[in-house]
Amino acid sequence: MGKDEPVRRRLLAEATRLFAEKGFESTSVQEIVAAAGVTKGAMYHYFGSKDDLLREIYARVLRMQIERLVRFADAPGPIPDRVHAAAVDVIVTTVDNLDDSKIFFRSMHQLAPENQKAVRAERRRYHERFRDLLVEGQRAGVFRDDVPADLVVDFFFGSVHHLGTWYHTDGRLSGTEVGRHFADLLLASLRP
Amino acid sequence: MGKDEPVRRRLLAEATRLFAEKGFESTSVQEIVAAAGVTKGAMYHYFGSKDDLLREIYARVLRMQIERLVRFADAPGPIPDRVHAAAVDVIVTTVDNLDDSKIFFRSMHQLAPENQKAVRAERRRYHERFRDLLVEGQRAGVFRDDVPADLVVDFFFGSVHHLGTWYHTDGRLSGTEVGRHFADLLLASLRP
Amino acid sequence: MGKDEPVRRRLLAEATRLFAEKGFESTSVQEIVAAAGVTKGAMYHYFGSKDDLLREIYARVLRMQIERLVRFADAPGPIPDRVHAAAVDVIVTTVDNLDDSKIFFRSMHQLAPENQKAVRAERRRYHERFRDLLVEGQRAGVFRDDVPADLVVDFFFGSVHHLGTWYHTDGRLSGTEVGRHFADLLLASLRP
Amino acid sequence: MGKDEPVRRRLLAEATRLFAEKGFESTSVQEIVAAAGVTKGAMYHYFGSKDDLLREIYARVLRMQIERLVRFADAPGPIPDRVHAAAVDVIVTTVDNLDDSKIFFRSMHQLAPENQKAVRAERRRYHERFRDLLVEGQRAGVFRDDVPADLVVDFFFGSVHHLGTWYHTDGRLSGTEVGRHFADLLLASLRP
DNA sequence: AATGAATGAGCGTTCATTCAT
DNA sequence: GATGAATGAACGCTCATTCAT
Repeated sequence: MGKDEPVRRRLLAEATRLFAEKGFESTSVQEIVAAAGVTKGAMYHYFGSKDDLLREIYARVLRMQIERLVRFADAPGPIPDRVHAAAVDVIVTTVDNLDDSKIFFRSMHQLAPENQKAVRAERRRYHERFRDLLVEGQRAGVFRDDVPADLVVDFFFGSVHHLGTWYHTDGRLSGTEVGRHFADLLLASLRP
Repeated sequence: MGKDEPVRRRLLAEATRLFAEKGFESTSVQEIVAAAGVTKGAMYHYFGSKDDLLREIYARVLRMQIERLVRFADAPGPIPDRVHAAAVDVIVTTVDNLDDSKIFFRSMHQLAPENQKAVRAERRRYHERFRDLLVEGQRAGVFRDDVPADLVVDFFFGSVHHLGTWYHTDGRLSGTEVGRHFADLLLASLRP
Repeated sequence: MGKDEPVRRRLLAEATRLFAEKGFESTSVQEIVAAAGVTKGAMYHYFGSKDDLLREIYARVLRMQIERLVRFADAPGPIPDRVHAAAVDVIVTTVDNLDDSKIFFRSMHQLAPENQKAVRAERRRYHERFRDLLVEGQRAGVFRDDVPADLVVDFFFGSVHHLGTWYHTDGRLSGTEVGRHFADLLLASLRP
Repeated sequence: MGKDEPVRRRLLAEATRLFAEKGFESTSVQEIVAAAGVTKGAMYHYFGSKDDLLREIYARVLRMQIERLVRFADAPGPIPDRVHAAAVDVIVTTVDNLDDSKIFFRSMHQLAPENQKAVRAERRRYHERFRDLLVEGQRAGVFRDDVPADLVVDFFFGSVHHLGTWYHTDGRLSGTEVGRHFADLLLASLRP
C-alpha cells in the first residue's frame, strides 16, 4: 500500500491524459474511472475528490521541475552556460510531459484557493531560483541589467508554457532542437 | 436589433469578466444573466447558446488583434522599428484587455470543434503575418536567420499570452513599460 | 406566482407525508418529486434544497401553533378555562396535523444549525406564552406553585408531542376526546 | 467472544453517542468505527449490519426499562407509592441514559419492519404493566377512573420521552428533582 | 422583446457492505 | 480476529436549454 499502487497510478495517468485533452471541468469522474478500468468507489478510496487528482498532478510536476532546476543552477561552470543548460532542460522536460504542461495554467483556477496558493508559492520558488541565477549574471556583468531579471523570467517562461499550445511531438523539431533555439534566443536577448 | 444593443453588450461584458475570473465551465448562464441584470430568456434571445457567447468573445479579440497588427506591419519605416512597435502594441493591448487574454488559451478547448478550427485558422493568419515580417528582416539581413522565424513567433507570443497569468494592473510596471522591455528583448534576441 | 403555486403546494404536501412516514433522511428527493408528479428541476425551482422543504414545513407548523395559542391565551375569562381551552385546542390541532407533529421532533436535528436555532427560538416563544399563563394562575392562587411553571409546560407538551407516536385517527378516541382528557389531567395536576 | 468484548462494547457506546447526536441516518459506519478506534472489518465481525447496532441499542434499553418497572410495580406498599416510585425511577433512568432516550423515538422508523414490530411489542408490555398498576389503583378507588388508564400512561410517558428534547445534565434541576415533580404532577392528576 | 416554469441528463460524492488475505 | 481495497447503487444537486405565454 503506497504511492505506487497500480490502480492509483493508472487513475493519475488517465486523469492527466483526459484533463490535458478536454480540460478539468469537461472531464467527468466517470470518464476517468472508465479509462482506468475501475469504479468510482475505487477512485474515492485513493483520492479524496476530483480536485485531489488535480492537486496530485500539480505536486508531481512541481516536484520534478524544482529538482531539475536546482541541479542545473547549482552546477559548476560559467553562469551563461548554466542558464543555457537549464533553459534547454526545462523545454525538453516540458515537451516530454506536454500533458502536464497543458493542464498547468489552464486548470490552476479550478484548484481550491488553498491549493492554488500552495501551487503558486511553489511556482514562485522556482521563478526565484531562476531569477537569482540571472541576477548573478547581471552582477557579474555577463547579462544586461537594463531589464528587470523578474521580467526576463516571465518573458522566457511564457515561451515555455506556451509550448503546450503549439508543439506537436510529431512535428518538424525535436524537443532538444526547440530547447536549443529558445535557449539561444534567451541568451542572445541577455547580451549586455 | 444590432450588435450594439445595450443588453447584448452587457451580456458580453459580464460573460468576459466571469469567464476570465472563474473559467468558462465554472460560470453558469444564471450567473451571467444575473450579473447583466437580465433573465435567461433575454440571453437566449440574443445568443443561441452559452458557446455562442464564448465564440463572440473570441471573434472580437481576433478582429482587434489582426487589425492592429496589419496596421503596424504595413506601416512605413525600417523593419526592426515596425516589429518593435507591433510588439509593444500587442502587449499594451493584451494588458488593456487582460480578461480576453486569460480566456483565450484557457477556454479554447471548450469551443465546438468547428469554431475551434475557425479560431485557430484566424490565429494562424495572425501568426503568419508576424512571421512574414521577421522573414523579411532575415532576408534583409537585419535579423539573424539561424532560428526559424516561426519559432521566434511562438517564442515571443508565448511571453505575450503568459501575461494573463502574472500581470496585475496595479503592479510596478505599466503595460507600456512591459511592452518596451519585451520588445527590446525580442529585438536583442534577433540581432544577427 | 406565489406561495400557492399548485406545484409548490403539492411538493410540500407530499414531502410532509413522506417525511412523517419514513423520516427526512430516508426520503429521497426523487421520491418526493415522483409523488408530486414533477421533475427534480421543478422542485429546485421552488425550493433551494431538500432542507428548504423541511424548513417550510416547520415554518408552517410554528406559524399556526403560535397564532392559535395567542388567541386562546388572550381570550377573556378565568385562567383555568383559558388554559383548558388552549390545551384542548393544541391537541386537536396536533391530531389534525399528525404528520407535522411526527416530523417536528424527529427531524429537527436535520435542519442546518441556523434554521434549527430559528425554530427553537420560535418554539421557545410558544413555550413562554403558555408558561406565562400558568404563572399568572399561580400568582392568582388558582394553580399550585410548588412546581416550576416551566416544568409543567415541558410535562404537558411532552404528552402532546408524543401523540404522533401512538395516536391513530381510526382509533377509539377522537382528537377532541383525547384533548379533553389531557386537559382535565393537566388542570387536575395543577390544583393547589 | 461474548457480549462483553471490549471492542463490541466500545462500538455500541460510540454508536449510541453518535446516533443521539446526529441521528442514525446521518451517522456513517466510518464515523462509528473511527470513534471506536477500530476498522470496518472489525465492526462487521461483531455486528451483522449498521441496523444491527441500532437493534442492540434498543434491546439494551428495553431490557433495562422493563426490569426496573417490574421491580417497582411488584414491590409491596400502597399503589400510589409504587406508582410514584416507578415514575421517579423511569425519569431518573431516562436522564441518566439520555442518549438512549433521544435515539428511541427518533430512530425507531429506521429499524427493519420486523425489528420495529418486536420493539413495539416489548414496549407495549411495558406500557401494559404500568397501565395495570393504574387500573389496580382505579379499582381500589385511590385513582380517578373517568380517564382511561391507557390514556394516562400515554399522557405520562409523553412527558418522559420528551425529556431528551429539553433536559440538559448541566441545567438547574437534577434528574431526581424532575422525577419528583413529574411524579407529583402525575399523582395529583390522578386524585379521584 | 422577454419571462420564468419546467425539463432531463448528468454531475461529484457517499456509503453500507463484501471478500481475499 | 481483523484488514482495507473495491463495489455498486443511490444520493442531492446543477445546469444549459426549451417553450407557452
